Parts: sequence; C-alpha cells; structure tokens
Amino acid sequence: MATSDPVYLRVVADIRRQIVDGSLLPGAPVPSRAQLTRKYGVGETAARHALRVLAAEGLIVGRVGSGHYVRAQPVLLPLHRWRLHDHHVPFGADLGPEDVRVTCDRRSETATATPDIALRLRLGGCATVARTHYVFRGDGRPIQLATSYEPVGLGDPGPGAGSGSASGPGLGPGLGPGPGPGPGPGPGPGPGPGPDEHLRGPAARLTALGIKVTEIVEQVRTRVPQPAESDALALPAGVHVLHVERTHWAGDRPVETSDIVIPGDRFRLIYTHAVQQ
Amino acid sequence: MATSDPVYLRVVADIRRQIVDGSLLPGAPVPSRAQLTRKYGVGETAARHALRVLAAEGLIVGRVGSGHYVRAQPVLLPLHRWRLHDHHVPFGADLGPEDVRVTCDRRSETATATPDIALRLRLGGCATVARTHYVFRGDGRPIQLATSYEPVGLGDPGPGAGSGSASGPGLGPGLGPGPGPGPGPGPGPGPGPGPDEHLRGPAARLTALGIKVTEIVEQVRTRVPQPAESDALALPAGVHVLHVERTHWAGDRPVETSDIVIPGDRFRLIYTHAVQQ
DNA sequence: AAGTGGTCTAGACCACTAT
DNA sequence: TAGTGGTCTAGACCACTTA
Repeated sequence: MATSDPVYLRVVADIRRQIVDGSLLPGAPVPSRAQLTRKYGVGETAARHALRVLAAEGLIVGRVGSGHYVRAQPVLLPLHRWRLHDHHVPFGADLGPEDVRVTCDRRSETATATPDIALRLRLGGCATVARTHYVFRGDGRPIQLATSYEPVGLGDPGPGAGSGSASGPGLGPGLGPGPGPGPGPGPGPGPGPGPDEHLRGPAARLTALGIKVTEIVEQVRTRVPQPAESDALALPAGVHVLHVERTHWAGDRPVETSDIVIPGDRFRLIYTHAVQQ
Repeated sequence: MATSDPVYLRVVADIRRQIVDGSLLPGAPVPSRAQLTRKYGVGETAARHALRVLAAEGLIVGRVGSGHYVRAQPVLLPLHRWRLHDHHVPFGADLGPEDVRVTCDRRSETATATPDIALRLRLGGCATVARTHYVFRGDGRPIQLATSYEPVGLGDPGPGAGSGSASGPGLGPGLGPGPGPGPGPGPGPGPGPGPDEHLRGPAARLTALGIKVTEIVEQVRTRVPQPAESDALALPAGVHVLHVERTHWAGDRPVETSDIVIPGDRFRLIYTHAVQQ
C-alpha cells in the first residue's frame, strides 16, 4: 500500500481482474460512470478516472454516447524486417491471405544534417544530406512513416516527389503484413522477390549505385508518438509507436540511415537470425 | 477541429511546443495547476488534466509537493540482441564504461503448455513444458523479465532455483545493458566471450545437449506492462515495455521459446544483419 | 507556513448513441 | 428520450517539499 490505496485503483483492479480472467469477454460492456459510482460507492471523479486508466492501458475502449467495452486484443501484424527463409515463424491463422496493397508516397529534399544525423552518418558538422520522407499505406490506411538520410554524392535520391507502389526504406526487405499474405506480393512492386530478398529498399538502390551494403543495423525503441506522427498515422490516444533507427553500412562506412515509425497497436517486428556453427 | 478544441488541449499544445522548441529546457519547472488556471484562464480540472496528459506522454514528471518539471530525455541503453561484429553501431558518448553488474534470479518448474505456448513450440494439446522464470538485475535494479519454455525431454532445465551471475535466456547473445557497458569495448560481462558470441543463453545450453540451434526468431512489440511486470520492473506510470517473443529453432523444430519483457524507458534493442552478397 | 501534486466529491453541459 | 462518454467548473483534503 503506497498511500493506503487510492479509491479509483480499487475499481481499476477489479475490472482489470475480470477482463484478464475472462469474466468480461472482449466486446462486453463495462459499467458506466454512473453504475460504477453506485456499485463501488465512489464519486464520479474516481469512476471517471478508473475508466480513463483502463482505456489508457488499452483494456477497454470508450464509444461516446454508447459506453465502454472490453477491447478485443488487436492482432499485431508481423512486419518482417529481414528474412532468411520462410519456414517457421509460427503464428497461427492470424494471417489471412488478405492481399494488402501497399503504396508509398515520398518527398525528397536536401538539408543540412542535424548533429544527430551527422553522428549517425559519421559526417562533419555542417554536411548536407539528402532527406526523403516516406508515408506507407496499406489499403489506404497509413501504416508506417520513414525518413531516410544519405550523404550527398552517393547517388540521386530520386525524383523530388513520387507516389505509387514503391519500395522505400521502411517496409524493408520482408515487409508486408504477412510472411506473405502474399509474400509473393511482398513488398511491393519491385521486381519479383528473389531469394536475395534482403536486397530491397535502399540496399537495392545503393547496390545499383555500386555501393556494397555489408550490414544493416536496426535499433528498436518504443515511445510516445509526436503529434505530427499521431496525426499522420491516425493513431488512437494512448498508442505508442515502435521507432526503428536503421543504418546501412558499406564496410565501416554508414551510407544511409533512416528513422522508421510504426504504430505499436497494429504491428510487431520480426527479426530472424541464422546461427552459423 | 474535432469538436472545437477542448480547453486542456490548448494548454497541452502550448507547453509541449515550449518543450520541443527548447523554450523549456529539461529540468525546468512547469507552471503549477494554480498558475495554469490563472495563465490560461481555465478551471482546475483542465489544468490538472493538461499536466496529466503531458506526464503520460513522458514530457514532464511530477514530484509531489514540489512541482512538475521538464523531463530529461532518458538515455536508452543499447541491448544487443545478437551481434556479428563490433564495429559501428554509432552511438555517441552516451555509454560510459560503467561496469554494470548483471545478475539473474531464476525459478524453474514444469507446467502444462498453454495453447499459445503449445502453438509456438508446435506441441500437441496437453503437452508439458519446462518453464523457467528469470529476473535480470543490473546494479540491483531490475532490468528485464523473461519466461522460457522448453518441451520436456530435451534436457534438464537446471536446478529448481538459482541466483547469481548467469546467462539466461533473456539478455541473449549480446547481452547486458551494453555491448559492454563499454560499447566499443566489447562484449560484456560474463566469461570472456569468444568470437562465437551468438552461442549464449539457451543456445549454448541446447548445444551442450546435442541440439543444434540453427535459427533464432524474435518478435518485438510494444505494450502496456501488466501490473505484475510494472511491479517487478519498478516501472514509473505510463511507460511501455518492449515484449520480445523469441524462439530457438533446430532445423524446422522449435526447441525453446521465451517471452522477454524490457522497460521501454530505459532500453533500445539492437539487431544487426550481415548482408551476404 | 505556503505551495504543490495526487486524490476526491458534487454537480454540470454537450454531442452522441440507443431505444 | 434517456443514458453515455468527454469535458469542465468550483471547490476540498492530505502528504509532501520548500523555504
């Protein structure tokens, strides 16, 4: 007991228990503010606060005018960051062959590297970089944001603006909601995916420029979305994002780095590692 | 304008702007409830709510009796999930050579596989598995929780309980709060790591049992901590966890799977991928 | 002693949903 | 039309920090 147990926590704990032990099934209605005040003998504030906390935890959702309901645990679609082979990756039937159509808008420009980006690309203080913003959409819904940085002089980052099915930096090699909802479908467009599937996105382009990408490093963190991100991805309140900071290396030289932002309530990242013995 | 802009959002937006554009530096005090009501001409509830939202976003922290302060962005320590070589991984000086001492408590038992675990291990309905709970601590503070599952019959999961410096399932190959709390530097605590650093944790033990681990798959998601996790990891309110679901494969057979829970406000995961051309 | 955050009460308005 | 969630007001108590 921290301070003899706030009242609203009693309510929260009780409802949470009912949800996790199955007394309240997904979709079931949760007592309203008025009902909570009566049932637990608390004030409106405590009842309100309890519902707010449960909603922030993602256990319930409020529909204004209707009530709060136990939230069906959303299926987290797999986002394969890089894949070696297809076998295993044992999700159940959560993935239908729903042919998700992934499209990508992008916008390129040159800019002065921020200290952060300069460090990641091992550039000097005021270096200029090519910056490209990507917005990926699946079935129209925004799926992922990405901002890619390259030192200038490596190659042409592409047209100033483009739209359509394209393999950007973000979805990465094995993208798509499925190991292959149509893997076939895979990422998009691009040339049909071959066995060398790793060479997608920037790696493919860099290779075409004569740059040999030898290693890809991804750093994954969770954080609160910035307002712009929350807006662009149409995130419900309380949802975190997965932020992937990815760098392509050619030997010991970073040749591209990007920040990839993914809704945490809809996706999980999958990394596969072959153990050489 | 969704519904003509709630009042508290005006306050939130204004303070957030000051924080992100540097008008309010980390550590600076944020106006109190009373000050907000005067400054913005809003009621106590709106002021209170605004502070609560900003705190939930991780932008400010409240110290009871003192006030709210702009939160210093915490340094996210790198957690190398598997590493190929050491070069690059360009964080700046964020990692001092602070010799973090990682310890691990564990508790083993046998249990009936849940449907989820049975699916992940490709077992039949009522199979029994060896379940081991791990709690990792660095400098005494809890760092990571892990629960490992193995089909029975693969080998002895170890003594019923143990404590001390040990390589569990969780910290994984490239363990530790740091690549070595000294990044460049190397590997980490534990016994001198060899070039075959991937073989740590369960992989090493499974290998010793004659099982050849060929692949490791990790699924990363972000979610709200369960109360038990929040307690065990001493998480502040509002922080998410990174949940890693890891499976070791021997050929096309899963031989171990674990759920690894990591505080999202203190760590970032690092994955490295060698591109073979 | 004054100020603060965390909690709490009692009540209210609005837009929306359900019936 | 009644009920609901989201928002909001005006106060209040307590434990705590600060001075």
